[in-house]
Amino acid sequence: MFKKFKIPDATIGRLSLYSRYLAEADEKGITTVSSQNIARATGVTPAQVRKDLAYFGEFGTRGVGYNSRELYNYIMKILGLDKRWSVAIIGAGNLGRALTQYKGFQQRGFDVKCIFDNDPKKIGKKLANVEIYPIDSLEEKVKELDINLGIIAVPAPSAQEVADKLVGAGIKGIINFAPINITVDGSVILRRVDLAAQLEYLTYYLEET
Amino acid sequence: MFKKFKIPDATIGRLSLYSRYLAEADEKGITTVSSQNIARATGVTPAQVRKDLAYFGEFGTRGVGYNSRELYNYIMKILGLDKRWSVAIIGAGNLGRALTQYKGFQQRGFDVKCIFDNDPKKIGKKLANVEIYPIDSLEEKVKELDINLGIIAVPAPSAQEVADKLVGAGIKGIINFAPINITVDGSVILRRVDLAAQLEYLTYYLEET
DNA sequence: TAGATTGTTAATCGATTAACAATC
DNA sequence: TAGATTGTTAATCGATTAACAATC
Repeated sequence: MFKKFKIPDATIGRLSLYSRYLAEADEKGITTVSSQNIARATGVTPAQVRKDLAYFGEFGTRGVGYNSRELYNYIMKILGLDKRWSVAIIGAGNLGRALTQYKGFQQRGFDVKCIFDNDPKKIGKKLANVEIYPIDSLEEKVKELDINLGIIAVPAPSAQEVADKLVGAGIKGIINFAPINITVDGSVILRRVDLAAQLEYLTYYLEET
Repeated sequence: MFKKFKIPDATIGRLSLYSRYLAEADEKGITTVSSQNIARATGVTPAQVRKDLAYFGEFGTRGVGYNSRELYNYIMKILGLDKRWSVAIIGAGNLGRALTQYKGFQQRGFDVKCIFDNDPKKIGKKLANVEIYPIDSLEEKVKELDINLGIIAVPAPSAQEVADKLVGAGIKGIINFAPINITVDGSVILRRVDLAAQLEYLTYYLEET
């Protein structure tokens, strides 16, 4: 796709928000939106909206605005969401189970195809119609089911090992929910989501009271 | 506490990571660590580590490094984690249930004290020993249980309404898991965590292949 | 045409990195 | 003392905001 130069990470996150607003607008029958409309709905500035979009092309009409549906389709294509993706979740604990059942993934084109865990009591069982396999079978299953993305939901001490297995199996994108820094080959996209750290951000600001 | 000027948001997130490494080091009996040790373990640069710490004071000894336990304690205090916090989760769906049971919160000092939902079938039941109350009783229960933080885990269309209720009940810190922009009074700290957007960040980079 | 709104350039702001004096 | 490592300042890099010409 048309990625001009280096795009700020934050831009990608905002595109995701824009797309949700555009879907909503389109559903409501609003065919044209301005950068100001988008900005107000998503909590950014109109200049920011235009700048973010400008990284990828010219999608609007001066003096008029953007066609909701058209811009939605463009953004979804930019984000790679014009097709569905297959996801493996590693770790069938509370978090892994919740992510498997989370409706928000399906809605955006992500299908959780398999779960991996080491607990013999869990293996063979199903969660929301998704089977739990032993971690040993990861490489095999990932290839068999043509998995694109991996979500690490195991405790911190096992996270690096699991990441290595995912990379070994050829997975190119990983989300790590374990609160630890892990490293992967440079060709693999890695993102860490630290849920407790999010709460700590709040307490940092509240702490002085 | 000693917050000199405006601290970058990213610094707060890194402090969280540093603290986990320091706890680990201290447990292993490593009494002294350098900015380089911390940096390597957490995936940042040594200069960044020193800069982050310098916002809050002088915690090290030139030529020597930092005392692991001491620095750990300082950082935990900076993050407001020298005391425990009471959390309410709104929405007893998959995500709300998982967050209630998530061990990572307890470990860092967050106690989920109550859950709120509108589904009569769920009200009165317990999840991991935490009772589910009707959303109507939010204000009352928040005050009764002295809740500090709220986690919004309801669908996007209800998120703003729930946020208003939380603010009305006097809650000062909110995490919003709904994939929508919500607004709150300026005195309330708000943070959005968009799980699907995290996956979209991966697909954005993988999409060109 | 007049009003509206984009796309883009320049100015500003903020965060990271590099370098080094201070000092153990 | 010599080697190591901090704390801090200056330089660099990157992202956001403001302004405005282009144009519907």
